[in-house]
Amino acid sequence: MQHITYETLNKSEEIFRALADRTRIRIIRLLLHSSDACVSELMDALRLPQYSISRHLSILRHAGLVDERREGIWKYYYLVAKPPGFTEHLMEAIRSGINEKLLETDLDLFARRLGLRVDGKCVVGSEGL
Amino acid sequence: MQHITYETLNKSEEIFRALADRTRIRIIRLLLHSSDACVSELMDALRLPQYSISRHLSILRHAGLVDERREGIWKYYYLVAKPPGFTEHLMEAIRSGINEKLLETDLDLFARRLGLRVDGKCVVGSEGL
DNA sequence: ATGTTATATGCTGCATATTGCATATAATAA
DNA sequence: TTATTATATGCAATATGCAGCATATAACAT
Repeated sequence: MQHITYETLNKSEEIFRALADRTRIRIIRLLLHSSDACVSELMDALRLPQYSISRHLSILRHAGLVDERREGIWKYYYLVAKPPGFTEHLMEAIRSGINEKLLETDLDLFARRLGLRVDGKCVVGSEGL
Repeated sequence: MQHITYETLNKSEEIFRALADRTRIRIIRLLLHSSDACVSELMDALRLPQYSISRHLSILRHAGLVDERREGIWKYYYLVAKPPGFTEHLMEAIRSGINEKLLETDLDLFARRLGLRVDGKCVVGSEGL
Protein backbone atom coordinates (compact mmCIF):
# COMPACT_ATOMS: atom_id res chain seq x y z
CA MET A 1 0.00 0.00 0.00
CA GLN A 2 1.64 3.12 1.27
CA HIS A 3 1.36 5.41 -1.69
CA ILE A 4 -1.34 4.50 -4.12
CA THR A 5 0.35 5.10 -7.40
CA TYR A 6 -1.64 2.11 -8.59
CA GLU A 7 -3.75 2.72 -11.63
CA THR A 8 -7.33 3.11 -10.59
CA LEU A 9 -7.55 1.56 -7.20
CA ASN A 10 -11.20 1.81 -6.31
CA LYS A 11 -12.40 2.23 -2.78
CA SER A 12 -13.28 -1.34 -1.94
CA GLU A 13 -10.04 -2.54 -3.43
CA GLU A 14 -8.06 -0.08 -1.35
CA ILE A 15 -9.88 -1.30 1.74
CA PHE A 16 -9.13 -4.95 1.05
CA ARG A 17 -5.47 -4.10 0.57
CA ALA A 18 -5.46 -2.14 3.79
CA LEU A 19 -6.74 -5.22 5.57
CA ALA A 20 -4.17 -7.53 4.04
CA ASP A 21 -1.67 -6.99 6.81
CA ARG A 22 -1.48 -8.58 10.23
CA THR A 23 -0.45 -5.42 12.05
CA ARG A 24 -3.33 -3.44 10.60
CA ILE A 25 -5.81 -6.14 11.55
CA ARG A 26 -4.39 -6.08 15.06
CA ILE A 27 -4.86 -2.32 15.20
CA ILE A 28 -8.46 -2.58 14.04
CA ARG A 29 -9.22 -5.31 16.55
CA LEU A 30 -7.99 -3.03 19.29
CA LEU A 31 -10.00 -0.09 18.03
CA LEU A 32 -13.08 -2.30 18.02
CA HIS A 33 -12.61 -2.48 21.78
CA SER A 34 -12.13 1.18 22.53
CA SER A 35 -13.63 4.42 21.36
CA ASP A 36 -10.15 5.58 20.41
CA ALA A 37 -6.44 5.09 20.99
CA CYS A 38 -3.37 7.21 20.57
CA VAL A 39 -0.17 6.04 18.93
CA SER A 40 1.65 5.41 22.20
CA GLU A 41 -1.14 3.21 23.45
CA LEU A 42 -1.04 1.13 20.30
CA MET A 43 2.75 0.91 20.56
CA ASP A 44 2.47 -0.59 24.03
CA ALA A 45 -0.34 -2.95 23.16
CA LEU A 46 1.26 -4.28 19.98
CA ARG A 47 4.89 -3.94 21.05
CA LEU A 48 5.86 -2.29 17.81
CA PRO A 49 8.00 0.78 17.14
CA GLN A 50 6.41 4.17 16.76
CA TYR A 51 7.09 4.53 13.06
CA SER A 52 5.41 1.21 12.40
CA ILE A 53 2.22 2.18 14.17
CA SER A 54 2.15 5.59 12.50
CA ARG A 55 2.71 4.12 9.05
CA HIS A 56 -0.01 1.52 9.39
CA LEU A 57 -2.44 4.06 10.79
CA SER A 58 -1.73 6.25 7.80
CA ILE A 59 -2.65 3.40 5.46
CA LEU A 60 -5.85 2.68 7.36
CA ARG A 61 -6.70 6.35 7.24
CA HIS A 62 -6.19 6.64 3.51
CA ALA A 63 -8.47 3.65 3.09
CA GLY A 64 -11.09 5.53 5.07
CA LEU A 65 -11.26 2.97 7.85
CA VAL A 66 -10.00 5.17 10.66
CA ASP A 67 -9.86 8.85 11.33
CA GLU A 68 -7.87 10.96 13.77
CA ARG A 69 -8.33 13.82 16.15
CA ARG A 70 -5.51 15.81 17.63
CA GLU A 71 -5.58 16.83 21.26
CA GLY A 72 -2.52 18.80 22.12
CA ILE A 73 0.48 16.61 21.68
CA TRP A 74 -1.54 13.45 21.26
CA LYS A 75 -3.42 12.13 18.29
CA TYR A 76 -6.38 9.87 18.87
CA TYR A 77 -7.31 7.39 16.20
CA TYR A 78 -10.72 5.79 15.93
CA LEU A 79 -12.74 3.67 13.57
CA VAL A 80 -14.87 5.67 11.16
CA ALA A 81 -18.55 5.10 11.82
CA LYS A 82 -20.16 3.70 8.70
CA PRO A 83 -23.71 3.04 7.70
CA PRO A 84 -24.40 -0.68 7.44
CA GLY A 85 -22.87 -2.00 4.28
CA PHE A 86 -19.52 -2.93 2.89
CA THR A 87 -17.29 -1.70 5.70
CA GLU A 88 -19.66 -2.81 8.43
CA HIS A 89 -19.57 -6.36 7.09
CA LEU A 90 -15.81 -6.27 7.10
CA MET A 91 -15.73 -5.09 10.71
CA GLU A 92 -18.14 -7.89 11.59
CA ALA A 93 -15.79 -10.33 9.94
CA ILE A 94 -12.84 -9.03 11.91
CA ARG A 95 -14.86 -9.15 15.11
CA SER A 96 -15.78 -12.76 14.54
CA GLY A 97 -12.30 -13.54 13.30
CA ILE A 98 -10.37 -16.60 14.22
CA ASN A 99 -8.84 -16.10 17.64
CA GLU A 100 -5.12 -16.01 17.95
CA LYS A 101 -3.16 -15.97 21.14
CA LEU A 102 -1.26 -13.04 19.71
CA LEU A 103 -4.45 -11.03 19.58
CA GLU A 104 -5.42 -12.07 23.08
CA THR A 105 -2.13 -10.74 24.37
CA ASP A 106 -2.74 -7.53 22.45
CA LEU A 107 -6.04 -7.03 24.18
CA ASP A 108 -4.58 -7.68 27.60
CA LEU A 109 -1.81 -5.17 27.11
CA PHE A 110 -4.21 -2.71 25.56
CA ALA A 111 -6.52 -2.89 28.55
CA ARG A 112 -3.62 -2.37 30.93
CA ARG A 113 -2.38 0.54 28.89
CA LEU A 114 -5.81 2.16 28.72
CA GLY A 115 -5.84 1.90 32.50
CA LEU A 116 -3.14 4.53 32.58
CA ARG A 117 -5.50 7.16 31.20
CA VAL A 118 -6.58 10.00 33.44
CA ASP A 119 -10.07 11.36 32.92
CA GLY A 120 -10.24 9.30 29.76
CA LYS A 121 -7.20 11.05 28.32
CA CYS A 122 -3.83 9.67 27.39
CA VAL A 123 -1.20 11.26 29.65
CA VAL A 124 1.96 9.20 29.17
CA GLY A 125 4.00 8.13 26.16
CA SER A 126 5.06 4.61 25.35
CA GLU A 127 5.87 2.73 28.53
CA GLY A 128 7.05 -0.46 26.88
CA LEU A 129 4.58 -2.43 28.98
CA MET B 1 0.76 -14.89 -1.90
CA GLN B 2 1.49 -17.78 -4.18
CA HIS B 3 3.88 -19.69 -2.00
CA ILE B 4 3.32 -19.08 1.65
CA THR B 5 6.86 -18.72 2.84
CA TYR B 6 5.49 -16.12 5.19
CA GLU B 7 6.18 -16.82 8.81
CA THR B 8 3.05 -18.12 10.40
CA LEU B 9 0.32 -16.89 8.20
CA ASN B 10 -2.84 -17.67 10.08
CA LYS B 11 -6.06 -18.45 8.37
CA SER B 12 -7.79 -15.10 8.58
CA GLU B 13 -4.66 -13.33 7.44
CA GLU B 14 -4.31 -15.61 4.46
CA ILE B 15 -7.93 -14.92 3.58
CA PHE B 16 -7.50 -11.16 3.74
CA ARG B 17 -4.47 -11.41 1.49
CA ALA B 18 -6.40 -13.56 -0.91
CA LEU B 19 -9.02 -10.83 -1.14
CA ALA B 20 -6.50 -8.06 -1.73
CA ASP B 21 -6.59 -8.42 -5.48
CA ARG B 22 -9.10 -7.11 -7.98
CA THR B 23 -9.12 -10.21 -10.16
CA ARG B 24 -9.82 -12.47 -7.23
CA ILE B 25 -12.67 -10.27 -6.06
CA ARG B 26 -14.07 -10.38 -9.57
CA ILE B 27 -13.88 -14.17 -9.52
CA ILE B 28 -15.67 -14.36 -6.18
CA ARG B 29 -18.37 -12.00 -7.33
CA LEU B 30 -19.01 -14.28 -10.28
CA LEU B 31 -19.07 -17.37 -8.11
CA LEU B 32 -21.60 -15.66 -5.86
CA HIS B 33 -23.90 -15.71 -8.90
CA SER B 34 -23.48 -19.31 -9.94
CA SER B 35 -23.19 -22.64 -8.21
CA ASP B 36 -19.88 -23.17 -9.98
CA ALA B 37 -17.74 -22.18 -12.93
CA CYS B 38 -14.93 -23.79 -14.84
CA VAL B 39 -11.73 -22.03 -15.83
CA SER B 40 -12.79 -21.40 -19.41
CA GLU B 41 -15.98 -19.76 -18.29
CA LEU B 42 -14.09 -17.43 -16.00
CA MET B 43 -11.61 -16.66 -18.78
CA ASP B 44 -14.44 -15.52 -21.02
CA ALA B 45 -16.25 -13.55 -18.36
CA LEU B 46 -13.15 -11.73 -17.12
CA ARG B 47 -11.26 -11.60 -20.43
CA LEU B 48 -8.07 -12.84 -18.83
CA PRO B 49 -5.58 -15.49 -19.97
CA GLN B 50 -5.87 -19.03 -18.71
CA TYR B 51 -2.77 -18.92 -16.54
CA SER B 52 -4.09 -15.87 -14.76
CA ILE B 53 -7.40 -17.46 -13.88
CA SER B 54 -5.74 -20.68 -12.76
CA ARG B 55 -3.23 -18.86 -10.60
CA HIS B 56 -5.82 -16.76 -8.86
CA LEU B 57 -8.07 -19.75 -8.31
CA SER B 58 -5.15 -21.54 -6.74
CA ILE B 59 -4.66 -18.70 -4.28
CA LEU B 60 -8.35 -18.62 -3.41
CA ARG B 61 -8.26 -22.36 -2.91
CA HIS B 62 -5.28 -22.26 -0.58
CA ALA B 63 -7.11 -19.64 1.44
CA GLY B 64 -10.01 -22.05 1.74
CA LEU B 65 -12.46 -19.77 -0.04
CA VAL B 66 -13.14 -21.96 -3.03
CA ASP B 67 -12.90 -25.64 -3.77
CA GLU B 68 -12.81 -27.60 -6.99
CA ARG B 69 -14.35 -30.67 -8.53
CA ARG B 70 -13.03 -32.34 -11.61
CA GLU B 71 -15.41 -33.65 -14.24
CA GLY B 72 -13.53 -35.22 -17.07
CA ILE B 73 -11.44 -32.58 -18.72
CA TRP B 74 -13.09 -29.72 -16.88
CA LYS B 75 -12.61 -28.46 -13.39
CA TYR B 76 -15.46 -26.72 -11.67
CA TYR B 77 -14.68 -24.18 -8.98
CA TYR B 78 -17.17 -23.12 -6.37
CA LEU B 79 -17.34 -21.13 -3.16
CA VAL B 80 -16.85 -23.21 -0.07
CA ALA B 81 -19.99 -23.27 2.04
CA LYS B 82 -19.18 -21.89 5.46
CA PRO B 83 -21.09 -21.69 8.70
CA PRO B 84 -22.04 -18.12 9.54
CA GLY B 85 -19.00 -16.30 10.82
CA PHE B 86 -15.83 -14.84 9.51
CA THR B 87 -16.02 -15.90 5.88
CA GLU B 88 -19.74 -15.34 5.63
CA HIS B 89 -19.30 -11.73 6.71
CA LEU B 90 -16.62 -11.29 4.09
CA MET B 91 -18.89 -12.66 1.40
CA GLU B 92 -21.60 -10.30 2.57
CA ALA B 93 -19.15 -7.45 2.26
CA ILE B 94 -18.24 -8.46 -1.27
CA ARG B 95 -21.90 -8.83 -2.18
CA SER B 96 -22.69 -5.35 -0.92
CA GLY B 97 -19.49 -4.00 -2.42
CA ILE B 98 -19.27 -0.80 -4.34
CA ASN B 99 -20.49 -1.39 -7.86
CA GLU B 100 -18.10 -0.92 -10.69
CA LYS B 101 -18.97 -0.95 -14.34
CA LEU B 102 -16.17 -3.46 -14.77
CA LEU B 103 -18.00 -5.89 -12.55
CA GLU B 104 -21.27 -5.30 -14.36
CA THR B 105 -19.62 -6.23 -17.64
CA ASP B 106 -18.20 -9.33 -15.98
CA LEU B 107 -21.65 -10.46 -14.96
CA ASP B 108 -23.06 -9.88 -18.43
CA LEU B 109 -20.34 -11.90 -20.10
CA PHE B 110 -20.58 -14.56 -17.42
CA ALA B 111 -24.31 -14.97 -18.00
CA ARG B 112 -23.76 -15.25 -21.74
CA ARG B 113 -21.02 -17.76 -21.25
CA LEU B 114 -23.06 -19.86 -18.84
CA GLY B 115 -25.72 -19.90 -21.53
CA LEU B 116 -23.43 -22.10 -23.57
CA ARG B 117 -23.72 -24.92 -21.08
CA VAL B 118 -25.56 -28.08 -22.05
CA ASP B 119 -27.46 -29.89 -19.34
CA GLY B 120 -25.75 -27.62 -16.84
CA LYS B 121 -22.33 -28.77 -17.96
CA CYS B 122 -19.51 -26.86 -19.57
CA VAL B 123 -18.95 -28.22 -23.08
CA VAL B 124 -16.72 -25.68 -24.80
CA GLY B 125 -13.39 -24.07 -23.99
CA SER B 126 -12.66 -20.38 -24.01
CA GLU B 127 -14.53 -18.65 -26.78
CA GLY B 128 -13.13 -15.21 -26.25
CA LEU B 129 -16.63 -13.81 -26.02
C1' DA C 1 0.62 -45.55 -28.59
C1' DT C 2 -0.45 -40.29 -30.46
C1' DG C 3 -3.17 -36.16 -30.59
C1' DT C 4 -6.30 -32.82 -28.66
C1' DT C 5 -8.29 -30.07 -25.10
C1' DA C 6 -8.48 -28.10 -20.37
C1' DT C 7 -5.93 -26.76 -16.62
C1' DA C 8 -1.62 -26.16 -13.69
C1' DT C 9 2.92 -24.41 -12.75
C1' DG C 10 8.22 -23.12 -13.08
C1' DC C 11 10.65 -19.20 -14.09
C1' DT C 12 11.85 -14.29 -14.88
C1' DG C 13 11.19 -9.46 -14.62
C1' DC C 14 8.78 -5.73 -12.86
C1' DA C 15 5.90 -3.34 -9.63
C1' DT C 16 4.58 -2.75 -5.12
C1' DA C 17 4.78 -3.25 0.08
C1' DT C 18 7.17 -3.37 4.43
C1' DT C 19 10.89 -2.59 7.55
C1' DG C 20 14.47 0.04 10.01
C1' DC C 21 16.96 4.09 10.67
C1' DA C 22 17.27 8.78 10.77
C1' DT C 23 15.17 12.99 10.62
C1' DA C 24 11.23 16.22 10.36
C1' DT C 25 7.00 18.27 12.14
C1' DA C 26 3.85 19.81 15.63
C1' DA C 27 2.35 21.16 20.15
C1' DT C 28 3.60 22.33 24.73
C1' DA C 29 6.41 24.13 28.47
C1' DA C 30 10.14 26.79 30.52
C1' DT D 1 14.14 31.49 22.28
C1' DT D 2 15.26 26.38 23.44
C1' DA D 3 13.95 21.90 25.20
C1' DT D 4 10.89 18.12 25.46
C1' DT D 5 7.44 14.92 24.02
C1' DA D 6 4.38 12.74 20.53
C1' DT D 7 3.83 11.72 15.99
C1' DA D 8 5.00 11.71 10.91
C1' DT D 9 7.85 10.79 6.97
C1' DG D 10 12.07 10.47 3.47
C1' DC D 11 15.12 7.12 2.12
C1' DA D 12 17.35 2.68 1.24
C1' DA D 13 17.17 -2.28 1.78
C1' DT D 14 14.55 -6.24 1.65
C1' DA D 15 10.43 -8.96 0.89
C1' DT D 16 6.43 -10.08 -1.49
C1' DG D 17 3.03 -10.17 -5.39
C1' DC D 18 1.71 -10.40 -10.11
C1' DA D 19 2.00 -10.75 -15.27
C1' DG D 20 3.72 -13.11 -19.18
C1' DC D 21 5.74 -16.80 -21.53
C1' DA D 22 6.74 -21.41 -21.92
C1' DT D 23 6.06 -25.89 -20.52
C1' DA D 24 3.94 -29.63 -17.80
C1' DT D 25 0.05 -32.45 -16.32
C1' DA D 26 -4.33 -34.70 -16.75
C1' DA D 27 -8.28 -36.67 -19.03
C1' DC D 28 -10.23 -38.06 -23.05
C1' DA D 29 -10.51 -39.66 -27.95
C1' DT D 30 -8.67 -42.12 -31.91
